[in-house]
Amino acid sequence: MDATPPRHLSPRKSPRQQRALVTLDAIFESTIQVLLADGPHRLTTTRVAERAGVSVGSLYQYFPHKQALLYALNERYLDRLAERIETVCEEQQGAAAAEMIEALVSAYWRAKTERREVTRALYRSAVELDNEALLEAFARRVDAATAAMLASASDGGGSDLALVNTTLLSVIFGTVRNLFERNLPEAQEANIREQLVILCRAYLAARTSVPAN
Amino acid sequence: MDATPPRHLSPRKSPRQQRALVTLDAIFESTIQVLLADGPHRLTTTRVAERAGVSVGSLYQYFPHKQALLYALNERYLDRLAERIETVCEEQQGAAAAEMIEALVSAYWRAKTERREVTRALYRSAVELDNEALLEAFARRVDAATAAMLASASDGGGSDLALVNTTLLSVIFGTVRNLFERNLPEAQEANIREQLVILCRAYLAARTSVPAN
Amino acid sequence: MDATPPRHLSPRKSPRQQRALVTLDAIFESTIQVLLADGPHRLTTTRVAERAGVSVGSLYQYFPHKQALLYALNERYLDRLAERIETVCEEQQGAAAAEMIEALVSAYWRAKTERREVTRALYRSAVELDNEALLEAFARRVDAATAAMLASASDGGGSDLALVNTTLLSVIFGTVRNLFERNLPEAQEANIREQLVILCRAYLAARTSVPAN
Amino acid sequence: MDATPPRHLSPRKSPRQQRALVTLDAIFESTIQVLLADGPHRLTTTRVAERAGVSVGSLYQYFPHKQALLYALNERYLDRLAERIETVCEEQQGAAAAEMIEALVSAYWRAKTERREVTRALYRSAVELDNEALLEAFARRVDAATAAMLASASDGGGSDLALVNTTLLSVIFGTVRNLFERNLPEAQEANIREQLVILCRAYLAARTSVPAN
DNA sequence: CATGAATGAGCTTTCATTCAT
DNA sequence: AATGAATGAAAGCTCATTCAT
Repeated sequence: MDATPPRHLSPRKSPRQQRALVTLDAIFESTIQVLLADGPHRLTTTRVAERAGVSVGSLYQYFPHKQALLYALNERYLDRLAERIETVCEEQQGAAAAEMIEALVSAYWRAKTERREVTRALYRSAVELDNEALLEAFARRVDAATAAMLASASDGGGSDLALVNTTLLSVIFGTVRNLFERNLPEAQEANIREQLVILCRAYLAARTSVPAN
Repeated sequence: MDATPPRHLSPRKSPRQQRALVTLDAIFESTIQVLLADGPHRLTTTRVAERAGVSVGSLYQYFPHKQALLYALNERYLDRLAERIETVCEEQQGAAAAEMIEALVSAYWRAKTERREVTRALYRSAVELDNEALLEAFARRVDAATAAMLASASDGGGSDLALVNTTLLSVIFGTVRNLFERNLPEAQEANIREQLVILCRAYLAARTSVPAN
Repeated sequence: MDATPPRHLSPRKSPRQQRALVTLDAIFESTIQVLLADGPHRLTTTRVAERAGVSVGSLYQYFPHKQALLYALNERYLDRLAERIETVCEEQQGAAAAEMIEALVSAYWRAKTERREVTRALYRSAVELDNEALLEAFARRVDAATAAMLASASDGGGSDLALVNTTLLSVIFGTVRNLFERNLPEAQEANIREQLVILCRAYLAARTSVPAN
Repeated sequence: MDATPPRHLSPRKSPRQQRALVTLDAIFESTIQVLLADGPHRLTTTRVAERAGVSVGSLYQYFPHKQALLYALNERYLDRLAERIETVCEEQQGAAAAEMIEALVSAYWRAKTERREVTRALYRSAVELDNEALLEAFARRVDAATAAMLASASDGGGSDLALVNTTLLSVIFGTVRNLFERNLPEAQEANIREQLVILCRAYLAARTSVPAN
């Protein structure tokens, strides 16, 4: 994330050597694995280190404490997620708004469901964390990307684009999370995902045709 | 909730004496207070008991373990929330769909924001918990209520009402949660809340005018 | 037992009424049941009371504390055991020594194995207890009974009857306990029991024929 | 013992560093001390650690739980005991049976009475434990050693040596335990110990002269 | 530097016992 | 007398973190 993390949550050292980078990756992956296998309250630094194939001591070379590890993990995850969304947004420059919506929902959904359990694990890991700042930075970054995309829509954007854009993001992100929390049969889930696109399009259409709200 | 809780999460005994009822209420309220003041990972049974003005032992008379306490708290909360929604749904019987939406969003929003911090606390407490069953029961109950309401709409409901209904709920609940996670300025939050209504109405309208989807 | 129990271990009141006697019996039986079902470290006063169909409060009417309950239980058990041995000893007055041995081992064995699990439970319950005095009183009582029996043997007793008698008791009681601790196949257990009789007889015979040791 | 302990009772890790070995030894010795000083139901992990001069945490580095500690302690004790008996048995190869008996009883008695209170403590600790398997392994090991010894007796062994052997062990072990449970005056105890040898010899003699049982 | 043994505060849970009703 | 809710000391055990090796 571009949000500079609060001082006390920063990783201890930025790894400059190759070996360090590999270790760091191993730690992150191990964290996710432990989260998946043991749940968030069984997530211990010892277990993470063990699974990563390093000693606890080493783990503490990279992160001053557990919170910093989780923070960094979330940061990394959100960073990649934001990147993917930005890419889609750039690809959709100048397309029709309806297609943009489909592309956006599609990309977000895919990113979240590719490794469903990982997503779930990260949702959960976040609770132990004061990650509001992280989420806010993510939101702003995505907001900017989608706003630029929508502004370039071939069929215009209507008035108050900023509000519409932010609303759409809240709706999409919120709905997807809601679907994650219920364990609906796959078919029904797919149906709702489809409806989500219809719904966003209907909203956009309504806003475009009645610019004055 | 009407979903009987899993065996291991059931409360230990239902209080029959007056003082027991008082104790139980004190424990629930105290749990919320501790959740608010100290956050979910500082929530200890000792602290809860202390703040409730009872001994730990008493807490364990009513709940076999910490999880059961949190489970019961969520159950209670969701129960009351469902009740409120059901009431609104009954009041709106026969109204216009657009008004129904406004009433529904309004009621849900009010319920969640009356005691913002409590809501936030409960969202967080839920993570330590296997409350999928609880949420599912809640969802089904609300689903039934809103489905009945929408079916009675004076301006008809279009086809595939069940899917539309479930989608609306996921969107509304999800969006509200998303707003809770970001800490937007109040004005912006209010704006988005308003857009949410517009969006749902647009969706409904789109679905009604194109019955065959 | 005739050993007056240490002051602090005495039951609180000697029940004079019929009802009280029934309750007391229920408590004792319940104690054994809990011991069997849950093991000695799951034996709680609450559980005992519950299973006996009385309230904890009532249990404490009869016993000033848990130890007293266990003490009384062991006392009762040893009392009955001693009684049975005494009966056998009286019946064997004047018989041949070899038959006495058989009768003694037989009676003791039967008493212990009639309700194997109960025996085991009581062996275990004793550990929480300072029951040396109880055991000593039991030993003395049995010692007296068997000594009198052996003295009346039709084929004489040899010299140093007291020592021989005490030795026999230690050997018999000890061996039986040992068999209880190992879980030998029944057939083998029966064989050893049989050998025990042979062994005691051989000892007696040796002592009788070589009076001066 | 050579019987691999049940999974849940295995020690957590075998110490590889020197200081770890010291810690482990301190814990074992401390356990015995606490057992002696406070009795088995005052034996707490905290107390053991404290007396060993280490933290509770350290104790739990080596043992997954209290039971495992007690199990390991008993295992160690029985292991050493078995070793001593095996040594004696080897030394007695080819001797006269009567001397074997004396040597066996003597060795066992010495091992048990060298540190009487420790023996008593271990007898008691065992009750909180599911150590049947341990005892069985010990019994089998000793059984093999004494059987081999007896088979080599210069004066022959009679028929059914296996049964005779097992019987002797049950009698010796059981009787010694019984003596431990009563608190007889030392002189009397010594006398009975002596009788025990006589008794075992008489049994052996009887069995040898009547080979067909 | 990496290691992993050691730490100990702090958590959850139990249970003998009391005492207001 | 009988009840059982309440008590709270004390137990077993965990885990983030440190630091001697």
